[in-house]
Amino acid sequence: MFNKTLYICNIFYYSMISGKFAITIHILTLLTKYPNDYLSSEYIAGSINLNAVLVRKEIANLKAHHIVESKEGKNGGTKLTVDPTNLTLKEIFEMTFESINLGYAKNQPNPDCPVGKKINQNLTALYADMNQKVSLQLEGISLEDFSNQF
Amino acid sequence: MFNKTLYICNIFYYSMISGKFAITIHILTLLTKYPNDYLSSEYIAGSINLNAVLVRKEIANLKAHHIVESKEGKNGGTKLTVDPTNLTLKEIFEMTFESINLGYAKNQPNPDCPVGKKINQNLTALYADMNQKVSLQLEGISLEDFSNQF
DNA sequence: AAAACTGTAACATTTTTTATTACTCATTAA
DNA sequence: TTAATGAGTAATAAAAAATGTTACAGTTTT
Repeated sequence: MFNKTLYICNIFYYSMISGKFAITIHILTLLTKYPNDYLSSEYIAGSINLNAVLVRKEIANLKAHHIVESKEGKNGGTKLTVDPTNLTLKEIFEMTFESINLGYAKNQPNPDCPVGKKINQNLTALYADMNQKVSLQLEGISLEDFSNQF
Repeated sequence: MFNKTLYICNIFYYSMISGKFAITIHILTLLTKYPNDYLSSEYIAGSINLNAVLVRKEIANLKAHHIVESKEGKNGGTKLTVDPTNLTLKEIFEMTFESINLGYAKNQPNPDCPVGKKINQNLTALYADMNQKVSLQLEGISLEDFSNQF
């Protein structure tokens, strides 16, 4: 079904986080600022003002993409495994967002109507162009660039 | 509060529609295809496969922007008041979407953290650039262009 | 006057997102 | 060698957002 989000990228069984990109970039900015420390999910959560479990969930996603590593146990936490100069916002976008779009109507449109039959296909094409434009922009900004603004 | 949606554009008191853009463009495409008829909300709803009340709600928004007019009573309905050659997707986007963005974390971030203090400001700047790119794209497509794809 | 519309309020339901609690296992340091 | 701290994740609860339904007053046409 065209409008059903599947949450394929998630390690856990339950839902995605809608502020995923914002949260992830917040985490990564903190890790970039303190490259020599393992930051705990509790500490990170305190900066975002978010439940630590949700932070760990986003970190799990970053780990799956080999962007960070974690150390369990006392004094454990998470740190970057990549050079923030080489990681672009486009890659972060792709790890946290299916695609930019302006939405679809919830229900399957009427296939017997010439407009209903093709509306989603035409919207998808439009949104694909949008993604290309946005990707080009995000490709030009590294995590380092973003972090330097703070 | 930075993350509270206010629904300022809405005529009705209650919530916005998330598929607003898709629904609105569907409505407008139908009206463009049948420029001489007053289409009823029930008919339009049948193509979108959506409740007619929600269609009327989006039509109310279009009326507020003087894009369509409605006729009450028997054989009533809605038709375009503008030339679809002169209406761009950018204008439709602006009538139905606050802005393109990749989201914000739900809660106010920690103002005592250098990252928390500035994260939303920096995200907002990033998203503003995204909007500019997307607007440029949408500005180049008229409702007529879009409708001709069907 | 009946039928077919719009307009909108009130409320219900469903879906999505976020938060909480709880527990296992790993690691460190006293 | 144990207490403290932290990751990992399941299960569930709560909150928020989006969509759907019903109802009814008012309008216009036939």
